[in-house]
Amino acid sequence: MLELAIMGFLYDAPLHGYELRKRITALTGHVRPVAESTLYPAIKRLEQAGLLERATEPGAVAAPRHVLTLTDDGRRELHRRLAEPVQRDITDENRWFTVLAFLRHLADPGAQSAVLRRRLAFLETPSSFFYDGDRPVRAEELDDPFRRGILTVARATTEAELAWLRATIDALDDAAG
Amino acid sequence: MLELAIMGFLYDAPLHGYELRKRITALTGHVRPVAESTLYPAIKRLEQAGLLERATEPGAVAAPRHVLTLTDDGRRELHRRLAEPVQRDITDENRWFTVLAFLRHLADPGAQSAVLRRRLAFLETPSSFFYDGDRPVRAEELDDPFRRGILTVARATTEAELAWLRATIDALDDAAG
DNA sequence: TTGATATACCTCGGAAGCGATGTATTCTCT
DNA sequence: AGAGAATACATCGCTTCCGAGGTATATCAA
Repeated sequence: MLELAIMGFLYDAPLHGYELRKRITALTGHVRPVAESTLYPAIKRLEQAGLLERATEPGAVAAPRHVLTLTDDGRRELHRRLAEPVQRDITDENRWFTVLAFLRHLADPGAQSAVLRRRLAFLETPSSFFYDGDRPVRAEELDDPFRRGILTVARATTEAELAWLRATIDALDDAAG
Repeated sequence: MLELAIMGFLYDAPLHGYELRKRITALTGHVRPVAESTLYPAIKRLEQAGLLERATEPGAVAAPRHVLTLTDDGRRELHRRLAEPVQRDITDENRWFTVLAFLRHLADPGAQSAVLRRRLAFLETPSSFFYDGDRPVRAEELDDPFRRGILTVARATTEAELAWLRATIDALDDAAG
């Protein structure tokens, strides 16, 4: 997920690590903060995999910067991860939001629509958080106010996302012809 | 998060690992599946920390079961983690839902209300996913339909949760007197 | 009788993440 | 002149998690 965000930001323009961190913090930091000790090893991993290159520049304000540029392999890898996300990127909201944040880099509306359809299929599959045996329990049946809250919030999220997904898939499919 | 779920389920009744896995899968499995190779080491960690005990029983159907029971220390630890969650348990929706799923074990309405207030404070803090410099960007301003989706869904979730939180906090504070 | 399925548990290697800590430089305020 | 904050990068040890694979028993259908 972090690697996806790094590649997604670098796709637009080369950045140095510190700036990258600020962008990632703005994107997901309030929900899931990114530690420097997570970011720098991730950059190193991507560099060793040949997905990005670093060039040292004198620091504009302080210490020297390592400006990171996505390689052609890196661009291909980003496209691959956006076009064929692993299932966890589809089901886990944090990961899914990261995919969405960069899905525009997948220029083809048909490919974008296909990714949204996977999320749609996941949300349309009946599922619950709580079961009485095999039977899913509805919010109204629960005595526990906290578990009721989980179901209430999840339902509101799902409904809003389904509406958005259906409208956006339609628009993309119109654009794809 | 996983440890919290294990302790939360065992708080009600002793269970063996396989049954525990089914319950955790029902709770969060569709969003974030739990691998056996994650569950069993977690059980071992909790056992070594003295938070649960295991007793071997002949298997009802197949291989022998290890029935897990929460110790007094385990009950205290669960209370501690529910009453004073780390900040990530408050901000990360997956973790927060796990806290909510077992918050009823914290018998005191005042303590429950205090935890909900922390989530309320987090949701009331203005934050966005996208910024133009320091200024948060609203959904309507975005050309990117995918980023617009993120903001649309996040807003619906936040509004539903705020309404539920305020109503539930009021009810708890009435109960606490 | 053979194979599939469900039950039930476990280990290993590696990936990924985090808190704590360290090292420099430059700018700004007092 | 000195302190503090911001910039900029990095390592270390630890925990958590996952995929792949392994072991064994019981049930049931072909």
